[in-house]
Parts: sequence; C-alpha cells; structure tokens
Amino acid sequence: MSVPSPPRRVFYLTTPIYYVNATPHLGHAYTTIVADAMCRYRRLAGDEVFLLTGTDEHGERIAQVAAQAGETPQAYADRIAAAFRAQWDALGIRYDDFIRTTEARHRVVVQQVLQRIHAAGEIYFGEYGGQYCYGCERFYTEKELVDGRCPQHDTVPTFIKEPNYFFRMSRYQEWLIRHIEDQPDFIRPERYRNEVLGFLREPLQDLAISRPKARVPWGIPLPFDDRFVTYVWFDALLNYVSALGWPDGPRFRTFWPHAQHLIGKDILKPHAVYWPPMLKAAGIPVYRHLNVHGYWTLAGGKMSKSVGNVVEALKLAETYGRDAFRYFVLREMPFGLDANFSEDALVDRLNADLANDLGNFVSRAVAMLTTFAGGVVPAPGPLGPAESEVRADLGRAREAVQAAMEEFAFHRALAAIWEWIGALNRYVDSQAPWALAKDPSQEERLRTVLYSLAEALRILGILLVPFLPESAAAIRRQLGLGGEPRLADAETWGRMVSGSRIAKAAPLFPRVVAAKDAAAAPDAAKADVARPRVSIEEFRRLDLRVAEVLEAEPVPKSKKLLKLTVKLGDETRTVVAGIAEHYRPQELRGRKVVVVANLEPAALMGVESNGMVLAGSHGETLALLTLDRDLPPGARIT
RNA sequence: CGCGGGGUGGAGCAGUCCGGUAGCUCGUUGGGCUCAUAACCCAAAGGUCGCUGGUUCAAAUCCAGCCCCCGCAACCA
Repeated sequence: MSVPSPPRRVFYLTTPIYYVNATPHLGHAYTTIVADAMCRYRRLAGDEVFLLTGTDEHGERIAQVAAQAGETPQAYADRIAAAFRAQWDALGIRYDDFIRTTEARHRVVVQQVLQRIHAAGEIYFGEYGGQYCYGCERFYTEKELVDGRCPQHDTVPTFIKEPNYFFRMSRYQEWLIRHIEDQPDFIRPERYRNEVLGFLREPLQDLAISRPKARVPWGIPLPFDDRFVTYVWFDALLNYVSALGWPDGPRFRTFWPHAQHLIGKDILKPHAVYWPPMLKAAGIPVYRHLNVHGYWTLAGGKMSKSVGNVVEALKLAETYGRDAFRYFVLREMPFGLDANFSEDALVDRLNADLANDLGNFVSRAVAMLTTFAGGVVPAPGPLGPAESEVRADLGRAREAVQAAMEEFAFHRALAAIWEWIGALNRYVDSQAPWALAKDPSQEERLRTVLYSLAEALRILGILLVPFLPESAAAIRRQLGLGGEPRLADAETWGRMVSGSRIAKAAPLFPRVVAAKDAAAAPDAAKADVARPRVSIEEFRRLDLRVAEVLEAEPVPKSKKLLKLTVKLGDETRTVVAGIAEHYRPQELRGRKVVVVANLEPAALMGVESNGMVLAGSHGETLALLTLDRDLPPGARIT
C-alpha cells in the first residue's frame, strides 16, 4: 500500500530570534529542534524549504546586561549570538540563515518599513501620560500602584508625559478578529487561537513603537526622528521579512507567501496581535500559520532559577547523544501542551524506544542477514500474508505521520512509526527465520523473510531522517545506501536491491544503565564542587549579624514571602524572606536569626527588603540559622 | 474574579475539537522464543476518566457549577 505524496510545496519556517540577554537553554533548544525536525521532514518530502533563526539584540535590557558584563552592547551581542550558533551546531541543527537584528540588512528594512507605515499615516506622534517613579525610572499603571504610591519606594509617583510615536494598531482590531475567525488554523493549536480571540475582546490600544534615545540608546533610530529608537518588538518581528530580503529579494518572493512561524506560548501576543497589523500596514501579506508550543517544566516541580537547570537540561544532549535528546523532546511533549523534562524520563525513553525497540530490531535484522544469508540481501520469493500485513502497517504509519506532521504533532508521528517498529519485531517473532534456516524445504521462505527485513531497514533509514538524522544515516550506511534519502522511496515496497552487502555495526543505541539516581540531592553536591574559593577578605565583606524578629507577616498575594521586621542593635529594619512555605509568622516572632546586613536593598512583591535571612535547605526541608547560646541583636558574626 | 495548563489502572501520558467497546509506555505477574542490546513476543492483573448537575438512546468527550494541583505574571535577595 502506498501513500501518494502531496505535490512539491514551498515551506518557510522561522524560529523566534532569541533575545541575547541569556545563553541558550532547554526552551530555545526545543523550539529550534522542532523547527529542524519539521524542515528535515519537508525536505525529505521534496519540498523547497527555508529555515530561519537568529538573535534579537536591541533594547534597554541588553544595554544593561552588557554594562554589567563590562562590555559594549555590540561586543556583548556578538558573544551571545556566537554562543547560539555554537549551540545549534552542537545539536546538529541545519538552518538556512541566521539573522541578527544589529546587522545592516535588518536595520535598513526596519527603517524602510517604518517609513512606509509613517507615510501611510499609520504612525502618529503622541504623548504617553503615566505615573512615573523617578526612583525606579519607569512608568506604573494604576493597577500596579499600591494606594497610589510606588510599590517599591513608597513614594507618590509623578504624572509625566513621555512623547513617543504610536502605531495605530487599534484600527486593525476588527480586521484581525475576522482574519482569525476566517482561518481556523491561522493560530494553532486551537487553544492559543482561543486565547488570542479572548484577548481581542478587549479594545486594542495603539502600540508605542519608539523609545526616547536619551533613555534607551541601544536600538534602531526612527528614520523620521532620530531622537528616538525603535521599540524592540517592532524591530525584532521584522526579522522574518528582512532576512528574506524584503521588499523584492528573490527569497522574499519565493518563500514569504508560505511563511509559518514557530514560537513558544510566552511570545504569543506579539506574534498574534502586533505582527499581523504591522504586516498589513506595511502592505505585506500576513503569514500563513502561527504554530505555538508549550513549556517544559523540570521534574520535581519548581523550575528553580537558582539551580539553573534549564541549562543543565540541555547538557543531557551531550551525555546521551543528540539523536536521543531530539527524540525525547519530540516524543515526550504533545505539541502545544506543557510537559515535564527529567533525566529519568529521558533515560526511560532511550532504553525502551530507542535501544529495545528500534536499536534491537536493527541489530537482530542485520545479524540474521549476516548469519543466514552471508551478509548479502537475498532474492525474495512470493510475498505471503505476513509480508502483506507488514506493508499494510507501514501504509498506516505513513499516513499517520503525514497527517501528524501537517499540524506539528511530532509525538503522534513518532508514535505511529514506533507502531510499525513493533509490528516489525512481531513479524520477526512470528516468522522465526532461525527455524526456517534449519529446514531446507523452507529456503525460499527464508529468503523472502530476510529480504523483507532488509527492506524494512531501508525504509526506516528514510522515515527516521527528520527525527533521528544520525541514526537514520547509520542505518543507510549499514545497507550501503548512498545519496539523499527521499520520502517517496519509502512508499514503494521492494526497492532494496538483492545482492547488496549488509555491514554489521555497533548498536545504534546501547542501553543506558541507570547513572541517573546518583544521589538524593545532586544539585547541592554539584553546587559545592562548582563554587570557586574565596579569600578571607572577600568573606569579611559580608556583614553578618544576629537579628531578633520583632514582627512577621505574610506578604499579600505572595506564596513564598514573609515580611519580617527585625531588630539589629539600635536599628530596626524590614527583611523579606522566602520562607512562607516553611514557617508560619507566629513561630518566628521573638526568635533570633542570622541576617546579611549589608546586602543591597531589593523590592520583592512591592516590599523593600534590606538584608537576607540565612537558612539552609536540603530537598524540601528548610531550616533557619539560629544561635545555640543567646547573643544580643546586632552582634557580629565572624 | 490576573493569565494559562492540568486532574484518565501503581508511575508517566494519549484520547476530548468531531459523543458510540477506555488506550499507550513503564512497572508487576505468568508463559514463549533463542536471531537480537538480560533485548523480542504472548497473556494476565489493575481504572467510579477530580466532584456535582444538565443535554442525549448514548458523555472521558458537549453545557453549567464546584474542588484540587502546576506554570507564568510579580516571589528563594
């Protein structure tokens, strides 16, 4: 049974351009792997494909982070952009272009588009009036203010107006709603479409698309007023067209009509709400599909920032191999939903699916071809019912893969392929070539079965390309197959050439013996090893003091925070501690604890904290440091 | 009333859009096989599909209300 291929199509897929305020982590990697797998699939199907990725490098935040790192924004961006490229190379990602928003080709386009929209009368100069706190250097909305005061400084903010340029986005609201309603798969999966429609039930505001250069110097100047730079989102979104050479580059003409974006759910709003009106205002056709995926959560619940394990998660690609890592993230997360990431789950998948099912099938098939046919693919006799069954199963799997890939449902595509691998393992068992080999009268039957196994391997070497590119190549190598794999060749049964030599090779995926449950608290252990030594002088810079808790109360709306009023010698101050899940306020009053007294103040949930209460933790247990003999509040700790 | 996701055998999850015998993986138990990576195959045990009500000949699926868990926003300083 064969499935007809759809006609050759053009496919343009973008990842988000990643903001260079952080180095690559699991979230970035997932999006990019998904994009890579999809593009490999479409190339395999013979489509004309262009995959774009890149980095977003402007904005206030980047200027700040660069300053902290003691670098110019450009040098900093260069460094991080290089880190992204290196990461994609390490993961075997095959992209066609990598755009950076600081490149001239991008800046030019941003300015041209602005000019165009400005000329069309869709940009106006206005003043944004708001409550501004000089201490925080930012505007607050009425909602954010606490009793009309700045939640951080407890001061009354000043109403000031900051002049800016605005894009008349509000004019596009009705059009956008209709567009989304008319095209049910414009935003998919559907849950995100609904979310956007929900959002659009509220009146859409015009979008401030500039920032005064005096405040935010790191950006693309407005072509019509160089006192301002372009708001980062307006700048960033345009990468999708600038990279193709808008307005009349050949790539733009070829690929833009087929544009699909791939994003995580965190940036749904700019892509679903800002971007289509921007395109329409600039006279550019709107993209075809916005494909939205969920978040990875890390096992054990809390995606703790202090441990930084989103980054560590990515390191597992090195530990277990790129293909295994790819397989895991594609198989484990139903596209669009959130999923849990854990090393245990990865190892389970690796052993069960890759080693036991796939790897072992390849092994046993090759071994039998070697033992019973001298490593040469035999000529088959007539196909029997068992072979028809295997072919029928393949047809079903291919149909399911095709349907699933159309909507980015990788987990379904992989499940379908693995159904077939299961069928292949059952085929081996039911046909028992080792028994046929003992019976000379079954010689032809044996040849048929062995040929079918070789044929199955050939097809796996094609079907697996998008998901396990290296392993698929390894299978084809064992069969001595050269050239570019094509999906069409997986449609017809019997293309394996009798007489080809089969090579034995190392197992594709050796089973992993649980290196996983190393210790109960690996995080703490690792952190200890990783910490650099400090000198006694450095340590003495910390002002550690005994403090008496006078008052303790929960911080409103906060889950983790308690606001403590503590006495340090003559002084009384407020310290916010993230211990609400472990201590109740009443059990803290009157107790003596240890605080870092010279920590920079910080605002947490609108409460200013002047110091840090010391506590130790192990797993779920948290314990405050206290004194085993009494000392007065304010006593120094050395 | 901040936004979103989830609650389905012991564990982890599909299935819900489009109602029709409750499914997959792991684990457990028993058996088979010996080509294979202690792998593979067969079988069994195990589920009030969070709760309540509604619609329907029929609800995990549609509607309404409620309970619980998680993530983000704005929280380990």
